[in-house]
Amino acid sequence: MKNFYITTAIDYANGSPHLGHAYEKVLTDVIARHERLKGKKVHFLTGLDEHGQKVQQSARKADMSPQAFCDIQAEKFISMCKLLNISNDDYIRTTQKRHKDVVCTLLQKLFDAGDIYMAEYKGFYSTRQEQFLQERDKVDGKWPEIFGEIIEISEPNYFFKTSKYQTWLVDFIKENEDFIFPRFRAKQVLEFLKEPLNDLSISRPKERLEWGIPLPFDQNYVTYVWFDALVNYISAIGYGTPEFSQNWPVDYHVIGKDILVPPHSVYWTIMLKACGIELPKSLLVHGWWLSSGEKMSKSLGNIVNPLDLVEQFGTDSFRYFLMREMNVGQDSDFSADLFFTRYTSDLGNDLGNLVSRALNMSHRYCGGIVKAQSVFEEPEKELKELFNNSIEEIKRMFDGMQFHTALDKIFTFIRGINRYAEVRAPWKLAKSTESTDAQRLETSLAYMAEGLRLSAIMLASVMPSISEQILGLLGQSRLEAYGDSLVWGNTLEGSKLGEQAILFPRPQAK
RNA sequence: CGCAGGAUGGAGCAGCUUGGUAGCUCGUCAGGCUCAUAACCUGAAGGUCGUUGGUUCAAAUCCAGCUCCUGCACCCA
Repeated sequence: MKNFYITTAIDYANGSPHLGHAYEKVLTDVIARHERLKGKKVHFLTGLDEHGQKVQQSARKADMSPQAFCDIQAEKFISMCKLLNISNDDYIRTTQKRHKDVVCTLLQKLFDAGDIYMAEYKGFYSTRQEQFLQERDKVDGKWPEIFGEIIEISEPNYFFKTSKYQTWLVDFIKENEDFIFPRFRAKQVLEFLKEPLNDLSISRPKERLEWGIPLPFDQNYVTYVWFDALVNYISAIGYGTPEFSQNWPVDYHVIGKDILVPPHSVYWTIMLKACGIELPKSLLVHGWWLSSGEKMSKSLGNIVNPLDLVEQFGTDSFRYFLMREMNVGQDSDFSADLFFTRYTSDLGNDLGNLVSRALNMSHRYCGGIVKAQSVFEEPEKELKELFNNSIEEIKRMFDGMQFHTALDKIFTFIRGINRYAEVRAPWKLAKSTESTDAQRLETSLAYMAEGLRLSAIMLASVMPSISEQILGLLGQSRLEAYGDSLVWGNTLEGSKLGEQAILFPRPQAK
């Protein structure tokens, strides 16, 4: 059976990891983990885009070779993945041989098929910035000072016949409504495609850009940006080998809204089509984190460093916040206050405190052992029904990328357990001498434990470590796939509970 | 100009596809509880769902106009 294959966009080596990178990784990781828990075999790819002018420049500035520079950058991005507990199965770097080989294969294939041709590329070139300028770069009708000397040059370059596939692409997007998620994004693509498509310039002369993959049919040029970066999705899984079909077609390319049009929706789809490769099943397009309504960007300098929050509050708390707060596809505001509220209120007060009180009472009243669920009265019925009535919907929400509402629903259940504890009041039952109350006491603690077990499993894709920790405290050795484990039962009967634990410590009040 | 997204009690959001008593979290106020991370539970106050008009027995939800916010150069998820 084919694997569930999911990718993030690869990060550009000329930059440092920030919230945006972190979010995309976490989002993709949650989906990957969710699918694994559903029992699927998953292949999760992320990586680094290492070629290009910016990298070449940065490396020169730092007085090192581009490759050495990339190695340092790769280290940074990979350690962010580790910090965030990202479960990727592979990490591709575009300087790897396996990638370059596939890029060359595709280029040669399209060249042979006549889809790549040479033509004059005319434009204004800034020698200082080492880039072509556009009319829109002008300020008050003039090129700004920062570009230095501007010369008009005309040079031959290679082009890819994207225009040839425009009609096909429009039809394809119209016919495949699920190709782009959320759907409204497809409208933007179609809007873009109303204008005639220019053929894509895919090369740069080597004397200007040496840090790239040489064209197989003309060593004087290297390939430019998209023909390099996008190909990672197939080079990483062995395009051209028998293993390729184990993963391809990809189930989700998770990308930011900035690189939907035109790179993924237009260039990538056309490249695949032209090469006779099956198309991705879906592009999952997420929005941006804003800081009080403003985009977070390097130029604005308002980037929140995810590492800081992770260090202080833990990886899972951070992951929870990202998934709880962002409606996938929309933009969301980020603020430390918001984070703090979620952490304290949802995680600390509702969940953490519940674990703590449940364990404490179990030790105090039941010797730290989960007893039988021997009583079934109104409170038990209510709690069990709360679970049974929401579990299917929660699963559906996860499948439909509605993580924020799914988490809301899960925490409604967790609050339901707190309410149950209040109604049953085990601390009162413990004082009673009636034998039915003794049974109620045992049952109530068993119910709380069972509720927590189910909560932990439901939260597993978002908070893998916390989930495991809770299950451990409940005497479960490890996390099982959803299957039968996500059903109200009494699998915990006889389990020995762990010592009381503070899962989400309150930060010291200043 | 055009395109896209957004506008729902003090704050942040869900609901809008498939019209039918407006929901959640935080905050505020009052009460309860004492097992627990000054946590938990209950109740209350607070919204003419941006605006105008239309369709309908009925509209936050469908349709049209308008207003305001955000994005649509490079960088960037």
